Amino acid sequence: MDNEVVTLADVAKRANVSAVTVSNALNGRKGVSEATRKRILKIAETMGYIPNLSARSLAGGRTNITGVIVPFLTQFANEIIRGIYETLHPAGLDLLVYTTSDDSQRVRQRVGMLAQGLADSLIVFAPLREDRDIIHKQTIPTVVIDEKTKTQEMGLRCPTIGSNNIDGSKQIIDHLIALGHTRIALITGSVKKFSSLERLRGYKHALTQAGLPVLDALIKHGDYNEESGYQTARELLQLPEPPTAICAPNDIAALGVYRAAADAGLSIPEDLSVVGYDDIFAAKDYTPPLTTVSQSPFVLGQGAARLLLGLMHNIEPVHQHVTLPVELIVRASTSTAKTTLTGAS
Amino acid sequence: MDNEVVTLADVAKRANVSAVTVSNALNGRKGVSEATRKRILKIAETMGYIPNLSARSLAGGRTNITGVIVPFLTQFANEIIRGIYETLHPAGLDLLVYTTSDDSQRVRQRVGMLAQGLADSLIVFAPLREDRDIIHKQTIPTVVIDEKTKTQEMGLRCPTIGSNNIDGSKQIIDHLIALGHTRIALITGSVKKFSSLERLRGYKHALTQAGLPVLDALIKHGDYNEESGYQTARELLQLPEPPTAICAPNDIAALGVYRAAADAGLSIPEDLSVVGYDDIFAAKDYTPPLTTVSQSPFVLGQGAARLLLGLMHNIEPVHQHVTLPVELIVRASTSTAKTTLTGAS
DNA sequence: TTGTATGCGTTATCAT
DNA sequence: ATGATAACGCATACAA
Repeated sequence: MDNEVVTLADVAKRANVSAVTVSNALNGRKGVSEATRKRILKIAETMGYIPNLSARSLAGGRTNITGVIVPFLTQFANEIIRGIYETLHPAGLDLLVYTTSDDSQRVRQRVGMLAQGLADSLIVFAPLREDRDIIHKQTIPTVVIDEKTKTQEMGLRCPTIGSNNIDGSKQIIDHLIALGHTRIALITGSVKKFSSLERLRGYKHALTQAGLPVLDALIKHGDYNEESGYQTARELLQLPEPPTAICAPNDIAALGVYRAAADAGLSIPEDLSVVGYDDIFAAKDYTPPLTTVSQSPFVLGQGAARLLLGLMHNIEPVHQHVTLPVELIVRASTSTAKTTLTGAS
Repeated sequence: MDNEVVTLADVAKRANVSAVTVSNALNGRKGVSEATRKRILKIAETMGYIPNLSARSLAGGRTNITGVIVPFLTQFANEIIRGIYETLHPAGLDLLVYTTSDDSQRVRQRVGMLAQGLADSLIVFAPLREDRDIIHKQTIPTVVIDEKTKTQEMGLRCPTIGSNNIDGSKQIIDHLIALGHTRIALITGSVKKFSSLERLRGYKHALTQAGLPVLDALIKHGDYNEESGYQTARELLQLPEPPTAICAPNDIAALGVYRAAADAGLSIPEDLSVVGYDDIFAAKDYTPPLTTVSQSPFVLGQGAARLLLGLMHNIEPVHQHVTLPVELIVRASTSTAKTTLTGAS
């Protein structure tokens, strides 16, 4: 039957040569006469030979697989992957996508698995800070997305790419300040992430620069989902002196803030301004449409892939870190601050 | 250094047992006393052992990887993948996503690669008709998305899942007929795809049922991109008796139809009604917003994954084919047909 | 230019 | 309950 798997040896036997010669011929290595190469190619073709990736990998060969590690398959991550794919695919590289759920142990496991031969290059998105070591220790070409590192520090050596979180955060705060807000709350993302720290930095910087105090009570650590946005916003709105504006860690969490505001009988943006992050597709369809920061995940992915190709081809020194610009998208969820504000009952 | 890769043998030596025992212990196979198992687990943990997937695969073990084959990483495909992922991930399965560009040879190649051990199950999306044979011949659990097959036919044995293309197409035509259209053009997708044939069938059926003639001149074979939509629509609009409505194979191609209409000085929907397919995020933001058929790719992915899990667990006979319902979304790109219509100059 | 021998890390088979 | 041995299919190093 035709369910038989054809191996190098099979082709070799049929061609009256050794398996090595077949391997060399098929992989375009030198040491094979043009005549035999063509003959072998044809035979392999007709026999339906397909290389066994596992075997090739185990024997130390290339798999042409790029491992992609992402915490969650969100829409944002999907766009990044598309960007990576569009760039890597023409180069003949396939993607092996692993998700890790912000679980350090899982990250280490997956990175290890991939690096043991299954993949011969790696792109990691939004790693936890604690996973820096393992990632930057890889010997296969590796690029990290979203992390901004000082070269040489801690022996970090993978190129990194990210969008300008500090500036994104700063633009948000500047915008709110311009609208007259002085009590601006920030819900951070996971404190284990670089992006969260950077945005916090931008927040503080913008406030300080405007001569406004940085109030610890207005800084809450949250997460990237709706529920977290809701809970955190609730707490903020119950403060004796609640904020007049709340910045969520992403657009999903901003939805939770919307809900908390509704619960408290506050309308957006009259009583409370809300800002998100990412500018996901749905953000413009929120009620009211969400003011947010747009960072293009597709471009991020493309950039990462280009860095990787540079690494793999060992071209001249690759940029150690690329920062992409972000853009503040002002919509209807922010407006001038009320001059007088009484706490939610 | 810690860059050393730890293998089964390393763990075995450290634990004073054989590699086999370590393997058995780690994989929860029986034949290991509880005491030694715990001891081995701890040692493997501290040594940072990570199994080598390639080796495992080569030796005939499970990889817990589900191969996903999709022609292109479109937004639609991404949503399918998310659906698959959300269902398979809790089951401990990871995804290896391969794209194949509607290239039959590539499909065969990738399917073969995966089935040779790298993956131990398979989900194929929107295969070409000519690739039926290879796909349905797989010995590992395999599910096909978008193809509706008669069981037993041609020895097809993989469960399949798809949305109701015939009905989707029929709903479109019925809608247009109700608006008074009689000259309704259809741009089909690739004739190599099952979905195209099914939609064509729905189109013909709806027309016939309404007592309208099926005109070959109004049926054009196209592709899924904007340019194809543009070119095909151009041809249609240059007919001596042009259609009053055009159905595109998807929402992207519909954009091309919009452009062709603009070129011809026709406004939508006054002079020409246009219908898309898929209801991608952007469709509601087209000018005018696009009437289209919504099929949930996420649900499609979920369904496929569930079928797969059923296969893998060898539970009772799995449904051979699942058909998901579709929904016509009426927006502003369709309206009543003009009673008199003169060809575009 | 071609072939032989060896090993990659794991699992299955068959012992003990 | 545990271990020795032989595969799996390929690539590398070295020999002819």
